[in-house]
Amino acid sequence: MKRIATIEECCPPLLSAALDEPDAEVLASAFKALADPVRLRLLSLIAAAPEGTACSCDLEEPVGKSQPTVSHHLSVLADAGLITKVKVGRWVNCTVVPARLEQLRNVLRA
Amino acid sequence: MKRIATIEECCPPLLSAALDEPDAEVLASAFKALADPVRLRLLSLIAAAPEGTACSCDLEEPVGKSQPTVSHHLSVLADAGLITKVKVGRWVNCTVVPARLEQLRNVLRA
DNA sequence: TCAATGTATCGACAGCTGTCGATGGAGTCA
DNA sequence: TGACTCCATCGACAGCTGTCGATACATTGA
Repeated sequence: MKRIATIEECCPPLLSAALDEPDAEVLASAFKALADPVRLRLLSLIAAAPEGTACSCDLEEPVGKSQPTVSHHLSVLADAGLITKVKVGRWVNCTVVPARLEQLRNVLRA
Repeated sequence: MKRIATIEECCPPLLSAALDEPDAEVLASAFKALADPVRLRLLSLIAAAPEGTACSCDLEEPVGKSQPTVSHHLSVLADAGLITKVKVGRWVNCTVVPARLEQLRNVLRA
């Protein structure tokens, strides 16, 4: 659970001006979270779940990965601010953060 | 110079429905091209250049990487369809493809 | 033709990353 | 308390990736 890279504070649209190195690092780490097929499927599965929230245990079978692997990917998504993880009783509820996707969309704006 | 992944033919907005594995692979490879700070800087440098076009040789110094490394990254960007490379005489003109960024934006649409 | 220049490719290497089994912690329920 | 379940972490390993020096190719211009 590291800090969330603060894209909204750093990065103008990609094509509007030359990025400096620190901004490029922050942006790249955000896109890294989206650069894996398993994580993309997890994102869409969570979004498609009832109320946009899914339990981690219900995601292992659809993506066909082991429990540690799913846990790892969910942590990456959470660190990137793309989902939130809320512990409820003995399981964890994952919810997508649409605002975060919107921030990334703005960076790609022409 | 591999083929360009055809996002426009495959991928609905990420949050609209569960992605199947092949679509997730194509999408992930597209975001992989954006998941490196050097490549992001190259993209913005090219976009900021006069007429939106830059020679490869003018990019090495700003990003502070060797010629083979810059060549490698430019190939990755071109394979992802994010830039075009046109050989003119003894150098290569690189130009961003805004439509490609727009496609990726649509995938991130909420 | 020959030298100079811009690119691409090759080989190599370190570092990162995705993956899993094993293990341990935390919470629930009887 | 004790059994059970969900989850995170650890250790390990293979594969990918970014990087560079060396080299080869292609184009230009003398």
